[in-house]
Amino acid sequence: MSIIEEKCKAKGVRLTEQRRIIAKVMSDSKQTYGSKDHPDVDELHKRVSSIDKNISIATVYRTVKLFEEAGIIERHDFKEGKARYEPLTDEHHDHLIDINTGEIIEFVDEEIEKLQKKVSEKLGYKLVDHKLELYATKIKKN
Amino acid sequence: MSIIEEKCKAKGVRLTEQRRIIAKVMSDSKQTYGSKDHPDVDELHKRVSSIDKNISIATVYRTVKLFEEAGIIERHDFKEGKARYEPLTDEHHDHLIDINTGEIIEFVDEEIEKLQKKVSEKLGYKLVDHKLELYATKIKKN
DNA sequence: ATACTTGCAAAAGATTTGCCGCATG
DNA sequence: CATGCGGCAAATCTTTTGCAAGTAT
Repeated sequence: MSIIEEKCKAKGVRLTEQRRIIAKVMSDSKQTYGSKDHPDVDELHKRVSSIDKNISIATVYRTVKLFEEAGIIERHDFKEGKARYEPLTDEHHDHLIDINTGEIIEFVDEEIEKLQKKVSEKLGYKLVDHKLELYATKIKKN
Repeated sequence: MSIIEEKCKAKGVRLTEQRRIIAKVMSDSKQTYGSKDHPDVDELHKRVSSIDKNISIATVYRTVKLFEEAGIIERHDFKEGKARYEPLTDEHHDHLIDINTGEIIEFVDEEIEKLQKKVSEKLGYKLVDHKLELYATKIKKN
């Protein structure tokens, strides 16, 4: 049973054959495709189709939204016009996007995290969520 | 002549009657609607239509993209599925979005800015652009 | 049993584009 | 005058939804 399937159970999300497969595909994402994997719906649909070709893309859309609302996966809207997803881990991280290659690197910086909270409070708000994306180019080594 | 129209001239962006009007509407944005103003294309189209009702929404789309690529205005993709725009100022700022009301507050934090640069360099990248959005709820005062 | 799910195709919403007459530099 | 621009409607792309039939608890 995949990690995401377990989380569904824990959160009382009803499981079906389709959802189990999508859960598995999402769970396998980084293991199979590397830590930079952030598949979009179309890519997910291709992957689940290779397991069960009857799963419609509408179901992928519905399931991915369901998982996201349950706090099981995370949705990203990088500057592309379509959403990308990744399993939600305990350790939060932000993203650096290579604007030449599209490569995505994950990073954490505790100091920045703290400062965000501080800024919010200074403005009279309680921080609920945030998005930090760095768009950058690779430094050439000579 | 509006500020944005001036910038177009400076950058050699060809001007037309429609573009002048859209430039003016964008230039007036914060003065007229407050510092929280970040109109989407539909809203912009309404505003320009009140000046010249023959301007099509396609032209607004084309012009807004043109201005953005020329580095004259800034495009934001908050979590809504449609783009919002604001004039680009010399002083960069980030956004805090009130998830209950949709209100947008602008802020700057030099320390966070510096840290972002540092993080990028540590990863072997040169920071070109970034996006920081804080999603938060207002703290009730008792 | 009964409420929730799914596949399909159609719909919706945002944005882009082809065409052709028209305006700009 | 030549090239680029704008209006219109059609096309595109991503995501959502109505419906009828199937499935999980």
